[in-house]
Amino acid sequence: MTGTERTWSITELAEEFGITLRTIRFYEEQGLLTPARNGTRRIFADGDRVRLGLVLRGKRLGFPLDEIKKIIGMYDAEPGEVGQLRYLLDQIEQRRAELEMRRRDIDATLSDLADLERRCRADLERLSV
Amino acid sequence: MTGTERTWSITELAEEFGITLRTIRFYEEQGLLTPARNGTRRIFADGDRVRLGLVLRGKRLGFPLDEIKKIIGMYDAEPGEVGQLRYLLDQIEQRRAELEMRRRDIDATLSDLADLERRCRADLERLSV
DNA sequence: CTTGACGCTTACGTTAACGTAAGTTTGGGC
DNA sequence: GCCCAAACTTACGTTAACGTAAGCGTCAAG
Repeated sequence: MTGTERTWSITELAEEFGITLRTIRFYEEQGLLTPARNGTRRIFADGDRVRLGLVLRGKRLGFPLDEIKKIIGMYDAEPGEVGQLRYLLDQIEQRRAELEMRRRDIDATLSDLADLERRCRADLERLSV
Repeated sequence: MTGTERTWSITELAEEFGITLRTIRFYEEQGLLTPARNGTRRIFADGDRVRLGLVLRGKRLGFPLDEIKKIIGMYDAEPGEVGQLRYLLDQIEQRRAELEMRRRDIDATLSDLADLERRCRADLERLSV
C-alpha cells in the first residue's frame, strides 16, 4: 500500500505550474488531461500532474497541442499487438528526427549568438580603452 | 568588386524554402524582410535570402514572429554606444538562457522516447519468440 | 442562515500567422 | 499591338490557444 495518494485541486496545480484555471480546463477539453471528479470538482492525481508537466514541456518546445497529445499518448499506450508496436516504433523515430533537427537549429542559433557576443565585447573593449 | 550580385524573385525564394508567396509578403509586412523593388516587384538580394533563412529557423524552433524579429534585429545592429552594447549583451544572455532551457527539454524528451523504445522492443521480443 | 472562497459551465472575444479569393498591372515573347 | 505568366494590392476568412465575462452551485466558517 503506497501511501502516496495525494491529490491536487485545480488552483493548486495552476499555481504550481504558473498557468491559469482556464488553461487547465482547456487542456481537459482537448483530451490532454482526464482528472477524476468529486461531484463537479476536478480531482488531480499524481498521474494527471505528471501529464500536465509533459504538456507544458511540449509547449516550451513549441509543439502544437495536438502534436503533444500524440506524443503523450505514446507513453501510456498499452503493449498491444505486433502491428501496434511497429507503428509506435515508427512514430518514435519520427519524433526523434524532429527533435534532433530542433537541437541542430538551437545549436546553430547559440553559435550565432556566441559570435555576436564576441563582436559586442570587442566593440566594448575598443570604446572603453 | 565581388561579382556575387545575384538576386531572386519572390517565387524563386518561395520554392527554395518551401513556403508560399503570401508568407513572404506577410513577413515583409511584419518588417522581417525589406526587399528592394523594381517598380512594384520585389527583388531579393543575398542578405534578404539569409534573413529569410533565419526567420524560418526561428519558426522551426517555435518562436513567435515578433521574437524572431528581435533576435534577427540583434544581428545587424550597428555597434552604437556603450549603453546599447550592454543592453545587447543582456538580450543575448536572455536568449541563450531560453535556448538552453529548450535544449534541456529536448534532451529530456529524447530520453523519454528512448525509454519507450526500449520497452517497445522488449514487448516485440516477447511476442515474436 | 448567510456569506465568501472556490469551482463549474456556457459562450463570445482575441491574437498570431497565414489562406484564399478577386481584381489589377506589367514586362517580355510572338 | 496583344497576350499571358508572374506580381501586385486590398480585404475578408480561418485555426489555435487561450482570455474574459456572466451566471450558478456548494460547503465550511462565523
